[in-house]
Amino acid sequence: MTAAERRQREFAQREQCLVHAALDLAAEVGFMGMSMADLARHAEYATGTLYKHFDCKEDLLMAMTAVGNRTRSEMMQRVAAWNAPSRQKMMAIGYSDLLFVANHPVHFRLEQLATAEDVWSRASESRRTALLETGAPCGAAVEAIVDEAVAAGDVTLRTHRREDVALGLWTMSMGMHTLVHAGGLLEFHDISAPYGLLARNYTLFLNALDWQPVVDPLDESWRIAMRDRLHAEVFTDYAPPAGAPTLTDLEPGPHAKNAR
Amino acid sequence: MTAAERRQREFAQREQCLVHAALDLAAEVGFMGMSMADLARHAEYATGTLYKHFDCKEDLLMAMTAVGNRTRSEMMQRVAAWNAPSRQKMMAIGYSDLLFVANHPVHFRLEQLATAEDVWSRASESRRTALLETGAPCGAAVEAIVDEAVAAGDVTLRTHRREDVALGLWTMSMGMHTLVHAGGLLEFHDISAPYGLLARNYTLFLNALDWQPVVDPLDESWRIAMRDRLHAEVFTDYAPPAGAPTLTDLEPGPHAKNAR
DNA sequence: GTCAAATTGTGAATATAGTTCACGCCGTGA
DNA sequence: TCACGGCGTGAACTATATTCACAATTTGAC
Repeated sequence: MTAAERRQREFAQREQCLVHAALDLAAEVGFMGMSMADLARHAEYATGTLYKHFDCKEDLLMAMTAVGNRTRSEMMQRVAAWNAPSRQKMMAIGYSDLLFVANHPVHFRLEQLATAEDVWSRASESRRTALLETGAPCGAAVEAIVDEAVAAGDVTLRTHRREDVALGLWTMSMGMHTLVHAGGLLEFHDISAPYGLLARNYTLFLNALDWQPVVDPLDESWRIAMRDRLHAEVFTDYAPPAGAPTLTDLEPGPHAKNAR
Repeated sequence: MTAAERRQREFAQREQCLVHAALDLAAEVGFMGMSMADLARHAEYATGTLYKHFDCKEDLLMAMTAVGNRTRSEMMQRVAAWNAPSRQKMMAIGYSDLLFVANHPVHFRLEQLATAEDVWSRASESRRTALLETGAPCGAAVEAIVDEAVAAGDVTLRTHRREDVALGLWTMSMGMHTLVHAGGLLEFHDISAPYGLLARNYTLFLNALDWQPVVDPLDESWRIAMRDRLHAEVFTDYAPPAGAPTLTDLEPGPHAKNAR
């Protein structure tokens, strides 16, 4: 049954092509602005072929989102494997998330849509769990760092379990991205440099857990040093944001404010 | 020109009817599951009439979301006007948000969809700013509490501006709601009692700002006392969650996990 | 009270896009 | 070489957002 296996492999390969073609298209016109017929044409397949892979458009969205998730997971696993003090590694987790979103601006749009309950519930169970699984390594990476820190005596968990620490940081990042991406919202509330604030909040949170060494939230030099080492030793393939000297520089790029 | 004014008033009234009919429908089938024709039938108007009010379905979504936002704003304004120590008021802000989402389960779904960049960018500028404006009082209420605390000497802002404090709490809540509402995600990551964790994180954050009185995050009795006073004096019209003794009780209700 | 003009509501028609399916092509194994 | 079976196809189907020409209704003047 070698032939059948080959067919199966080719089928999986084609799915990758389709998903990447979809990502290309979505980068231009957004997921909602992209039709299945458009995608079929773009990928040079028939519309019916799409439905051999994805039961519905929402299933396609899950698959598209999974691609970005895998990249993010890979980045965080690199951070977890980094040889550095636990506190630096933990901050690097937050930084890597920012770096990821900055370098893959399309992904967050998709993720946001995918996790919106109304959309999420329209996707098939299997696609949803597949997506969840791509995110699991992120959690695992963070939890590994927590364990390491506990073992090293850098922190003693009183109020939080390992998962709770990961989730605490996750909510801050997720919430901030959400608000940043609602174009005009931050300007309306007179907020600038949201990601600089996020960095300070990460610091505050870790300080509150009494994670050693405690860092002054206003001391940007600590974060700059961490970032530079990180780019030198881990993210050599990602250019550090040019010019600006602080974490604050990873600010949101221009995004659709007046579309329509 | 009295007649014209009356027409205008009636027009605005009808818009309210339409929006509320839409909210009714969305509560049953979700926003994506609801068609404009469905809504027209449900509201007993012609489909064309809907488009006299809303340029597109996304504009309708903004209007629907605004309704919930106004309720939330009103709740937070009540908290701001509450006669209590600043730290209790600040925790009450977080609690009121939970209470709001628990009592208006439809709203968060809509809000999530509305603020998703892909949807947000499809709505008209005017509807978007109208929506932003309904959220402004929330920010104002929080900032008023911060100012009051500074004036009372309960906190000294070193690292954060007033807006930053509000935003910090906002991101935590927003992020947590988002993750809670992606059905299956928390179970997958082995998290239970997410809102209990949120309460602890609020406490940690305020402690990190050195907001007096500093509270032990594990001390639930403090939060229970706050909650009971709040229900007795401010949210007399909202039943306190029955049974369970902690903030943890405001856990997510059952939501669509296996829809389709 | 009546009438012409203007404004507003209507729902059938249009356009678009997600989804399905009967058909025919092509690789497969004999 | 050929019959078979699975797979890709794209035209057809269905659903739904959006528009528009027309009908109904209101308006303000005579």
